[in-house]
Amino acid sequence: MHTPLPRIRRLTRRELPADTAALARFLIGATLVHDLPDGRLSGRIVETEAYPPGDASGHAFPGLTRRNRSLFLTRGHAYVYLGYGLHYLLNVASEYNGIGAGVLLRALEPLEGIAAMGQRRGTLRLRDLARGPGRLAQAMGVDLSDDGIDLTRDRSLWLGAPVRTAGPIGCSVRIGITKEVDRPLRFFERENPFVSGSRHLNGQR
DNA sequence: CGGCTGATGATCT
DNA sequence: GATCATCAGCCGG
Repeated sequence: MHTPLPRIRRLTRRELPADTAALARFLIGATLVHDLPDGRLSGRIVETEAYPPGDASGHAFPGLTRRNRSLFLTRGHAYVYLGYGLHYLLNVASEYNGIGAGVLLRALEPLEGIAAMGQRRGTLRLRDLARGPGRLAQAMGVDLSDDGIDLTRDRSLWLGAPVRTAGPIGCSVRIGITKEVDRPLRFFERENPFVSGSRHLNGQR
């Protein structure tokens, strides 16, 4: 019923910048794919946040625990946790094995499986499918069972190369944190309607 | 549009 | 027992 997208090329680990902020910026425009028995869900990554090593707002800051262990894996692994008892949040671990850091995926522009995403989200509004990290995980069918998987190797949930070149990339402070609140570590595709956050934040370069 | 608030559970101290 | 990298719904301007 729709024109299929060109085959999406998988990203390899060596393509992923090790540096957390560089990875967050690199992932803008890349694709997140979830291949499920019922079909494919995919979207363009349009908003990310970096939580670099030693950042007091990062989940790895207190040191290695059972919950945050995936953040200490090498770059390209998934760190999924339950926030506020209600929403799953998906991160891509960054840096090297043993270093706790990652990139939070905050919003997607839906590409494939839009009807299925709508069912998972319980809404028909395209713009509300994956705008915000909790919505993103719900739309993409990501939950705790995906914690720790290798997004450069997994058959089901993986990262793909961009299907379309990203437009100008903006940068702002991060959303929803109470420590290190002034660091400009949030990245987004400017003027993309699927980006979350206030108009004020999204006007930043 | 901006601001507030309750819901809800895994994890850690 | 406290703490959340959130969301939806509701309110007022």
